[in-house]
Amino acid sequence: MKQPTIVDVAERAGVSKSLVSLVMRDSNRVSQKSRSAVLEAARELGYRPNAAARSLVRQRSGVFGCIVSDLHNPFFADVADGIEEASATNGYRALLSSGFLDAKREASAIDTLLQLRADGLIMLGTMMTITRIKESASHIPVVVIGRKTSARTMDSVRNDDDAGAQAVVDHLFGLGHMRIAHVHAGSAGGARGRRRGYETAMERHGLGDHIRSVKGAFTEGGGFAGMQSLIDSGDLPTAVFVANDFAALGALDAIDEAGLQVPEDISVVGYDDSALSHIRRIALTTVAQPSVEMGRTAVRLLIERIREGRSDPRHIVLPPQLVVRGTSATPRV
Amino acid sequence: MKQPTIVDVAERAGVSKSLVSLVMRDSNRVSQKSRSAVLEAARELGYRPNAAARSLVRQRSGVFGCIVSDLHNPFFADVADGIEEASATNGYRALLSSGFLDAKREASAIDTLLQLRADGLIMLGTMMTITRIKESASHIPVVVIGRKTSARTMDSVRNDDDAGAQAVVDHLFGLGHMRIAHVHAGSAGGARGRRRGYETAMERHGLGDHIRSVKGAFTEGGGFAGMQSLIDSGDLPTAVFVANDFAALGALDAIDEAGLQVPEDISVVGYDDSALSHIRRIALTTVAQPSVEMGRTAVRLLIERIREGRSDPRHIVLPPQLVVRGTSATPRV
DNA sequence: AACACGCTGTGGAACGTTCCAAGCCGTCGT
DNA sequence: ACGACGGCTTGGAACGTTCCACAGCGTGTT
Repeated sequence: MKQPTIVDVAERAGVSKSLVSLVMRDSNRVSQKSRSAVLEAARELGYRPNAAARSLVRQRSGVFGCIVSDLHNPFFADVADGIEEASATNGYRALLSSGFLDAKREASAIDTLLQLRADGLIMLGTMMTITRIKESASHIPVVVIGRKTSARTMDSVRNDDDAGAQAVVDHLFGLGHMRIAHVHAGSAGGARGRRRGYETAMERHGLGDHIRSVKGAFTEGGGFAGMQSLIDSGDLPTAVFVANDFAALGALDAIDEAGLQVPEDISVVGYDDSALSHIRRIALTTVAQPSVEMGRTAVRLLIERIREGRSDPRHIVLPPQLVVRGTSATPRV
Repeated sequence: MKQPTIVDVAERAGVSKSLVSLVMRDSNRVSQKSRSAVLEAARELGYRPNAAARSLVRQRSGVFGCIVSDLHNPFFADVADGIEEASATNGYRALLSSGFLDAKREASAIDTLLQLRADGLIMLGTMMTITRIKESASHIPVVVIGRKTSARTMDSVRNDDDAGAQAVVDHLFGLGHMRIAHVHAGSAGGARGRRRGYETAMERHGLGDHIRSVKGAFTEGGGFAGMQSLIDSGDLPTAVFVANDFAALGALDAIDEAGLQVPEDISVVGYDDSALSHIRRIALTTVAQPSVEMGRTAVRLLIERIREGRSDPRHIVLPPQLVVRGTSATPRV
């Protein structure tokens, strides 16, 4: 029942362990005869190289670690697709670990992946501060997705949250809304930029007095609570820009529960253009981020550092795009 | 920039590497003085034990590998929560890898995790056959979640899909439906049981002639296509039982697109009671599986094999529960 | 005074790979 | 006939841990 080692294979094939190693790594300096003998023996024994031993001597593991701040958020699933795909085409393996929307648990996940000597780390929507990430992972390339930073030791990929949020406000203003509220997500990745964009655009349209941000989160529950507090205030805005799609769903729930109609009584806009927003029954107006592309880009940045030895930081900002669906409309007069 | 090793720490602290090792593993046979000296040195150097070296000598990695067949399916996210939580409380780390709903990619993910010498493997909703899984992973404990098996070398956790499906049909029959169709998911995990339960219950109610199963999948697209084919047939059933919630969303989309009303024109029932079904705008009637509990149970099964050396198989079947929401109602007369 | 014991600490052998320098053979050119 | 060379193959030294047997030393027991 014990896993066979390279020596077992060598003995069975009647060659040295070095030769087995060469065959396993597809070297071309091996005779056809030895090659097939080794492969045969390996197959019979069910041999599988031990990645621990290999990574110990090679000083690289061939693994990229990815910490996903919330597995339930479908937007992250899209980005993860891009990450796994790009990793595979470059000969790497992506392993995911959930951060459970908690800075402590994220830190512990980083620790695990660092102990495993992952060759690179991707933080997908983190709750940790940039400083703490930098401290934790000073020895390997790190890419942060979805959080603004100008750190010199890390790279980042994000969309222009500020611009996206402004596009949302412009859209709502264009429909005739003035009392536009915002359910923000505190200091989670991207939340600040969206909030700033919201405020900037409100000012720009002369709606500075109507700026109204309430606390939410990047979760269904967060959106629900945020919307709830707007409803409870007795002073309902005519439109709400919610931190992301996932939270917007929660907001829709709160609105439905209060017996209000969307978009008749209130317009709702999310962020991410995740699979959720496509669903016709939801048809959420939102802002699209190039999710899969962001994942692929993150991997590319890691590879540049590893293979080409790049050491100057790259901070990539991709353009967002407003997607108008059914939850936004002209306000009732 | 190179990672410090245990020897670097030992030198800096003026002790032997063995002692550092003891401190890092929280041994109590170390004097207070040495302990703090070592911790201090480790902190200064940013030392982090090398998991590869450790797992090489300990012959165990402390890692559970989990292959998630589809990261986009929110049901799996719930189960994964249970897995990660239970792993952590038992001193293990769970690492996830996506299977991309593809048997080949699942096999390659298994390979990676096996090379990493994961101490246990959890297949979360697999596309591979049980036989192939058994072949691939004969050396370590494996738990399959959501697929029926009586394999003697593996454990499994699932809900009683047959019973769940029967409960759905009973519910619809009770509302007065007779022409109940089923959008199935082929041979994916759990799909067969649901189909069988559907057929059994139909027969039981004397509706054998109305049995009608169309091909779908455990995805939004699969549900959409399946529903589409029912609509295109021109012979619309009064109710549809869709393979899972995710696919049911797709079915709802197809129905909306055809300009039909749910539940007035057609009732729709899903399976999983995932977060999606809760959303008030969807309010999907569905069958709840104890998702988080299933994840925890899978970990428990692994631990039993590892720690207690259990070798007889356990196949755990948990009871499903019908959850009636808004997408099912009395058929129009 | 001799000895046993408990508490700390140590050196060296594993663990399963990869990598490197070197070795073995047969062939080819001179 | 001899050296050089090229194609294949090999043994041994890493890699960074853990584990084991053992050593030093102070204290308490006989």
